[in-house]
Amino acid sequence: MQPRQTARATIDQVAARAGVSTATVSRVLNNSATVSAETSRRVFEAVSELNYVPHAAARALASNRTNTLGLMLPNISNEFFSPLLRGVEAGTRAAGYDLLIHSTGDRQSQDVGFRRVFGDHNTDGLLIFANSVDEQYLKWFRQIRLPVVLLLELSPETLDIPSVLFENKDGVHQLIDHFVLVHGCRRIAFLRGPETNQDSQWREKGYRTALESHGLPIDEALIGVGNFEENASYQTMSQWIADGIEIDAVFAADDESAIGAMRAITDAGLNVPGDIRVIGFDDLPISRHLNPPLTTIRAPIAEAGQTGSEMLISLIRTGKAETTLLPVELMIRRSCGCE
Amino acid sequence: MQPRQTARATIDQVAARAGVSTATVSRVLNNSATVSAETSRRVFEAVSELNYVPHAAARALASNRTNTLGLMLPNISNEFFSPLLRGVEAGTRAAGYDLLIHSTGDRQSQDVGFRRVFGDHNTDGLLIFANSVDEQYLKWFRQIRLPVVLLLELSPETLDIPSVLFENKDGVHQLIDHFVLVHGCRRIAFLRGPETNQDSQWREKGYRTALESHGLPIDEALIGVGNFEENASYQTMSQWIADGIEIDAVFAADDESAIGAMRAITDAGLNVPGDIRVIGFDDLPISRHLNPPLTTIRAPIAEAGQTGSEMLISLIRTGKAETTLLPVELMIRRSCGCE
DNA sequence: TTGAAAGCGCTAACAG
DNA sequence: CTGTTAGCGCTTTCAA
Repeated sequence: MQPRQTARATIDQVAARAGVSTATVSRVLNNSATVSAETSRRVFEAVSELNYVPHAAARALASNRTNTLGLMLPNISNEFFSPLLRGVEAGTRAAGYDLLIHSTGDRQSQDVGFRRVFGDHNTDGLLIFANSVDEQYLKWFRQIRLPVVLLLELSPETLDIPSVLFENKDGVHQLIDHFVLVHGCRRIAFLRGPETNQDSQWREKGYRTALESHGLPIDEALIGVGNFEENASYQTMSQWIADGIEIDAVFAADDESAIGAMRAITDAGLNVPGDIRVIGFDDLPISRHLNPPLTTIRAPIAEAGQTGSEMLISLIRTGKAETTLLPVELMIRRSCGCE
Repeated sequence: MQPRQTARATIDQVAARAGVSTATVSRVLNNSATVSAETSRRVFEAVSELNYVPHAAARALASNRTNTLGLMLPNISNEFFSPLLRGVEAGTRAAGYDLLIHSTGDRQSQDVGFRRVFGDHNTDGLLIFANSVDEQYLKWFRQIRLPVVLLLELSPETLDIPSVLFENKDGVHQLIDHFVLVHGCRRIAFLRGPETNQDSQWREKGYRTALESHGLPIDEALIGVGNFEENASYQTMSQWIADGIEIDAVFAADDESAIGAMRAITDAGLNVPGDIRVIGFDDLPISRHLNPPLTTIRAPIAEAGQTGSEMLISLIRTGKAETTLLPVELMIRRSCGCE
């Protein structure tokens, strides 16, 4: 594993060619102090002639700044991820930072190697997606004063880390209002997500308070496992139908479980939305192509990424950043009975 | 923009605590020379007590190795992207490298800042996705001896850069064979992709040679613009129908244009596959949810990412890597008339 | 098997 | 406005 040969110009060569000191070259390139126009011109000339590009590592070592943001994700697979990254990239690049990506896989595999990657070394700060990092690491990051912003996850109380969140509860209220006020539903079932998932928790709370606000009773028999999975919700929905439980509408905690529910209804020989209305949450790219197209809540994922990176940069630069709630949008399509 | 305080242990502190020299600590941590078991133990102890994590930039500066791979993408938005990144990440991490991501946006915006990001500084090598980098930069990378692997793009002849490609032509042959041999089609239309896109070019070549191999004539009236877009192909397909052109089946150069074609057929009051059969290419996540589910070719995207990163690492370590062709798989569903 | 010491290429005081 | 110089934290000869 021999080191690559470096056929590359250094700051000294640029300085020599321009007839100035390395400090001046540095000043010109970083715009960190006023330099005479003529000197500056000569430096740029030398830079371009030599094809000079500063060495990032040397810079980082000397300045204690990497100009790089880290993004930690639980696993890089779901459809959620592409828009998120687009947003993060946009915010990151607009501010002149680079982006280092690290997927943590399952939590079990977080080890020392994991620290190496992001431990205050390769990055000036970390953007951490929900469920990708254990609290113990968050504490460690705090200890070494590594700026951190949480994405779609609330901070552990004791740490008070700024985060970007969706207005889940508000979104659910919009959905339930729509079911109740527009379609006159009364028996609205809920397919909940994983118990540990915060989004799911908020959505369940929203479901309960929304029903209450309409004076509807909460029937625990109408709350079942969806687990953010097509299959799990298929099972639950099929069981409900088999049990002959009366249901006007189903609110699935995410679009994947909505898909499962729709499939179960159809497979049972019933019709969506004729017999049972269905709504989801997330607005996956697939959702508008379903049959019928799924009414759901669109969460501005790309925006979350961008806002998160902007917050992180602010945190790095000023030490301040405020937790942000992003509004969600009701996408009315046909699975709820509209149109 | 003041530098962060670093409440962090350095190699000197570890050395002091373990009662050895910094060189020895380095040797233990890098496993770069034999060290007595006892000494080694003491070093690890000190490392763990001090919570020591090596400083990546210092390491890079001293060793001229960053342990980081760069990935360049044209834009981070399509559905293609998530599995690709998953694969790249897997290959990268398995070898102990980090991953730096950079989307180049449209080619116009490639400038000096762009060089800064990847110019042989932050990364030991580059994985470059099709259409994200101009040839001039490829030349420059060659000049500074930065290892590069191309993803889904053939190298400019003069540079001879190793690349990962799909067996596009073979895939097309499978599709056309299926149309001709299984469904007895004779008038098969083709919706081509963007002219500059290499995948599209290969697919068109495949279309032509496949027809020929079955002794079918190539009717240029049956070749139209799909542009890898839903709308463009909708237009073309609608026009064909309006013109009363006789068509048994449509081969769309990608799934998006297949979607457009299916919509056009349906909107014209015709049936897929009853009146016109449709097949696509790519197997997007959406495709199996379409109505009817789309018969298409699945390209192993994640595998391409993983293979690419493995090749790049081999290139970095040994200086060698061979261009790889990845096989594709025919996904038979209902839009071709099967089942 | 270990230590001493010379850089890696750059930034940031400090001086002038 | 510009130059000198001392590191940043680590790896890697060279000696021992």
